[in-house]
Amino acid sequence: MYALVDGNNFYVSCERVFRPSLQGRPVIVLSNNDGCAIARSNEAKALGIAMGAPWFQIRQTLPDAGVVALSANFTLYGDMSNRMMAIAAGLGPGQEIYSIDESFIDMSTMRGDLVARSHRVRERILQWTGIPTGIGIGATKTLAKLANHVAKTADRTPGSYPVDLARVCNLSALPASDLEAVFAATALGEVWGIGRRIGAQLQEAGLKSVLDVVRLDPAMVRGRWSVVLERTVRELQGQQCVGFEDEAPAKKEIASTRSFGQPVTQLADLIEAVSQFASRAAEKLRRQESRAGQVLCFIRTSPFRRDDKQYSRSVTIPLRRPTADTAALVQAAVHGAKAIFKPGFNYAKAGVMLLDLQDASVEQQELALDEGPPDRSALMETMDRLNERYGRGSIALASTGRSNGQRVWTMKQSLKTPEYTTRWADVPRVLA
DNA sequence: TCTGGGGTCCTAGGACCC
DNA sequence: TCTGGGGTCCTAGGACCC
Repeated sequence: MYALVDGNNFYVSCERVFRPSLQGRPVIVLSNNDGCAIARSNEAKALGIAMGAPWFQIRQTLPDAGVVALSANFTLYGDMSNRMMAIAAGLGPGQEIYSIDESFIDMSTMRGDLVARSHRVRERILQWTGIPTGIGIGATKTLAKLANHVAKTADRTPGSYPVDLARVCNLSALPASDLEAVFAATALGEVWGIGRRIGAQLQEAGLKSVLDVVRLDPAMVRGRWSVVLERTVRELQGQQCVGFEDEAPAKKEIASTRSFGQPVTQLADLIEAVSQFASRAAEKLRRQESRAGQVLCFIRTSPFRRDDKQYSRSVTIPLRRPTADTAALVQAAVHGAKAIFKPGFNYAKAGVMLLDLQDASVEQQELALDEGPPDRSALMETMDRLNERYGRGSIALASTGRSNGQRVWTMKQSLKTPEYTTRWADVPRVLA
């Protein structure tokens, strides 16, 4: 038995905690570069603003709707997430943090009224953080996800589901006939694991609701579609196929990529950006105590600028030895950027990915035929500590270009709110 | 006329998630 | 003018082995 605790319109809810005047208004949070909508309040959804809709188009089509757009403030969301997760953990003995606003709680050993307990935890999250949540309970993670969808939809849209399923919904407590009614009232695209492509294929085969999917024969699904979809069907039927992970497993690849605030044409600027991305990725790499065996660097133009000549290339650089040294990783990434750069293009995006990750505690011994690389692990640790203490970027490699004046490649964030909970200068003041 | 059987590893691409 | 970032898993096909 699992519960899924999920923040409603999470980024928007975080912003509303500190700006109550945004309650009841259509609010959206924009991706980096203020590009497209990545979170929408219920009011914004009601206006028909789609997930991923470009902000400049929303502005054109809805000039008078009073839509409030905000630049993404991930520092704030991350901090609010930590607070929410800490309280949600009180719901049961095990917690798997699945994303910034979702965690699964293992309730398999719990007795008593799970719904009443969930309502209490939900109220506590709301009171202590200001974030409204929905809680779904089911026999498998896929069913808990579905229950969560029911809980949120019933809360937001009266008449969509029975009112007593709003906010907290336990599917495994429903009589069979009620469960079938819920399945029949839910579009199959709402199921965790059924995306656009597979959803369209299922509809083409004549299926419409979750109930149609639940009734499929898993063996047939495996033959006609895939083992992945088979697992989803089995999970919907109550058979656990997706494991519960208390502890987050180490990442197998780590990326840092960005779109630029304006087109970049010069190699020198690209080198700055790639140095910055490699440095950031290296920080993440050291935090999980891994080393990278390969570095991938890519650059590309914007496919949306139809009139521009297009170019997109990546290169993977194998490293002589796996490393977590920022200088070595930046060097490899810059080497790659130089190799694939071609003049005469408007570059819109670049990125660095660290691949072939391995645990730092495991080291392949070799014959000492050369001196080996200098050990700068103490320097890296000091760098990380300084940046943690005094803020990201306090100390950095010179090739990231900070002393060089203007970075032309940095992103646009013209609508950003303060870091209310993580910067002393930004802490809100309460006037008596 | 007629060309085996069984296996591993790697990569690219597709699909999904938030 | 203006379109995000960061992941995972699975499969097919090629290269290679004996």
